[in-house]
Amino acid sequence: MPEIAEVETVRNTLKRRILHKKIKEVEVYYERMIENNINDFKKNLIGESFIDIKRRGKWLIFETETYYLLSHLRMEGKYFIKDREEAKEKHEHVIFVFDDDMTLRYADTRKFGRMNLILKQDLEQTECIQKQGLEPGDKNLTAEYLLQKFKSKHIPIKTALLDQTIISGLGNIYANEVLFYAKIDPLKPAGSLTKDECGKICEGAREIIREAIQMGGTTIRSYTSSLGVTGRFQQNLKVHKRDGESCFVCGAKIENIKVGGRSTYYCPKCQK
DNA sequence: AGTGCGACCCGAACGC
DNA sequence: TGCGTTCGGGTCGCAC
Repeated sequence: MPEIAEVETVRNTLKRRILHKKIKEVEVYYERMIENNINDFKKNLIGESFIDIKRRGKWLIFETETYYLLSHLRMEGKYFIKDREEAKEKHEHVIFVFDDDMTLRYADTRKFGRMNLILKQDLEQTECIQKQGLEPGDKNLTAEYLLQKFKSKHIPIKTALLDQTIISGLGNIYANEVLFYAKIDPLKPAGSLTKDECGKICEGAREIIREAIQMGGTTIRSYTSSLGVTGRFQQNLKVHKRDGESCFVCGAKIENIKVGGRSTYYCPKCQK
């Protein structure tokens, strides 16, 4: 499922393929995916071209002359580039047709992804963008920042790491990995973390995301006709989905528990 | 205000 | 090529 590194990889790859092509048609097969009025959405995009693709947290931001198209892949969203001739597949919900008859297709089995077309000047007031916290690579993401954000929070640190208003872009996988890196018990209340622990979280988020983006970049090159994103960072996972296996550091059995309803993997010996 | 939980989805995994 | 049930996962909205 797309996490920040995969979103970043999709961004980089799409940038090389779809910029400056004029949109001549927009097909929407699942209307609830679009936050806007469907007719406005289509009408406003037709005639525009994507001139850049940015990212904020897990949001992809397609820029045109007048608008930003915000796109969130949630768990299973994928973009494909195909010839117009190719038949529509079951889970392709939005298709952008360019004037060279290539298409950009958004596919999403779970239909959880969302798109929102906004005027460029409204970006900073748009709620989903406005409330994003600091990016893992932001130099302002410091132990002091986290200490301040976690202060008075009684929720488990694992849950706090999934809060996009604190650090933006971390999903379940990276939250698990970052806590293993920082050697922190996922159930520890966020407000009880020391400054050192917060520092470790900053460091872990920065390093793990940097590495994952690199691996995502490696994976995408193996795709020729499509941009389906699977990501190869799985190879680097230390705890996620490794329950019952041995910890690479101490050999103890990795455990799987539910924290805030989410699958949480950790080493009970390393993360105390 | 902070926190917890159901809803949104549907394919995969599971139970019998 | 068995079928019904459960689960997962990011985010929002609502209840407490």
